[in-house]
Amino acid sequence: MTNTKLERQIAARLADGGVRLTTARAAVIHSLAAAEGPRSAAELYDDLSGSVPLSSLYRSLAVLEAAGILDPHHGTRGITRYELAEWLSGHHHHLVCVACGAVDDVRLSDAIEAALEHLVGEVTQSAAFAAEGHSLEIEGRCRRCA
Amino acid sequence: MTNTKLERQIAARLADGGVRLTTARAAVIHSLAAAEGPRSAAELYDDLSGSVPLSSLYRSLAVLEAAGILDPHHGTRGITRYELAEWLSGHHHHLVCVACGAVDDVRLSDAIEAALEHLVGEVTQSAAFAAEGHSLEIEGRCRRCA
DNA sequence: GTCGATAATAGGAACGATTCTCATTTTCAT
DNA sequence: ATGAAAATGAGAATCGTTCCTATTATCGAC
Ligand SMILES: [Mn+2]
Ligand SMILES: [Mn+2]
Ligand SMILES: [Zn+2]
Ligand SMILES: [Zn+2]
Repeated sequence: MTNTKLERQIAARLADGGVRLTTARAAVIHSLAAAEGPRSAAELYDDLSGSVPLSSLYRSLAVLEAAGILDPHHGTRGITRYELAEWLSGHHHHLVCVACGAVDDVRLSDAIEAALEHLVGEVTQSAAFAAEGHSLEIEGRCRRCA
Repeated sequence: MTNTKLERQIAARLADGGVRLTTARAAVIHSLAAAEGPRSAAELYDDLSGSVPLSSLYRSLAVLEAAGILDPHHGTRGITRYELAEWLSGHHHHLVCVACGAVDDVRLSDAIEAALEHLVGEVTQSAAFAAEGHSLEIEGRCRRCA
C-alpha cells in the first residue's frame, strides 16, 4: 500500500467530488505521472497495452479533467494530450517539435518565470481580459528531428 | 485593380511556388486579413456565406498553409483556426477565452516582446532544442464571458 | 455479509472535423 | 484556339472523440 504524496493529493481531490479512484483511472494517472510530456488517448492506450478500452480511457480522461486532476493540451492534428494539472505537477511550459509534434516539459527558473508573469500582467492591464493563466510554447526541433 | 502591399507580398510568394491565386483563395485571405483573430474553416465558411464549398475551403487552407501564407492554430475541441502568417501580419500573441474558446490577437510592446525573446533564449540554451519561434497564450475570460 | 442504490465499464454506434477521390472545369502558356 | 497542368465540387471515407445502453462493480445502510 504505497501512498506517495501525489497519490494522497489525488485521492483527496477525487473523494471531494465523490469520484471513485478505480484501477483504470489509477493506471492513467500513473502513466501520466511517469511521462515526460503530455500524452494523447492513443498514446496512453499503448502505454497501458490496451488493458483499458478506448471508450473507457476517454471517459476516464474526461472525468479526471472535470475533477481538476488533468489538464488538456491541444496540439497538432486535432490531437488532445493530457498531463497532470499544474497544482499536482508544478507550473511549467512546453517545447513543441514542429517536425514530429512531440511535446516536452520545460520548467523555467524562478527568476525567468517571475519575469514572464510580470510581462503577462503588463499585457492584460490594457486589454479588457481577465487573465487566469498563461502558457509559453517554444517551437523548434527536438533532438531526433534536429 | 487595388494592389495593397499585403496583396503584392502574397501574390509574389504564391507565384514563387507556382500556386495560383484563385478567387476562392483570395476570398479566404481577405476574410483572414479582416479578422481580429484566427478563424476556423466553419467560421470562414460562414464569413463567405457558403460561396466556397467546404471541401474547397479546406483545400485552400491547406494550400495556403503549405505556401507559407497562413499559420494554423490548434485550439479547443480539435478545431484548427488559421491566420495570416507572421511575416505578413506581424508577430503577435493570443488571448484565449477559457469559456467560449474565442481567440483574440494581442501585440506586445517592443520592450515586452524583447524581454520575452530574451527569456526564450535563456531557456533553450540549456535544453537540447533548436528554438525557431515561440507563442505566448494568455488564458482567461473575454469581455462577453467575464 | 446482504441488498439496493449509484457509479463505472465495455463495446459499438454515432458524430463532427478534416481529408480523399475523381470526374469536370478552369487557367495558363503556347 | 489548344493542350497540359491546376483547381474545383460533391460526396465518400477517415479519424479522433463522444454517446448510448446493457452489464458489472462499488459503497453505505442494514
Ligand atoms: Mn507539460
Ligand atoms: Mn493571431
Ligand atoms: Zn521532433
Ligand atoms: Zn469568451
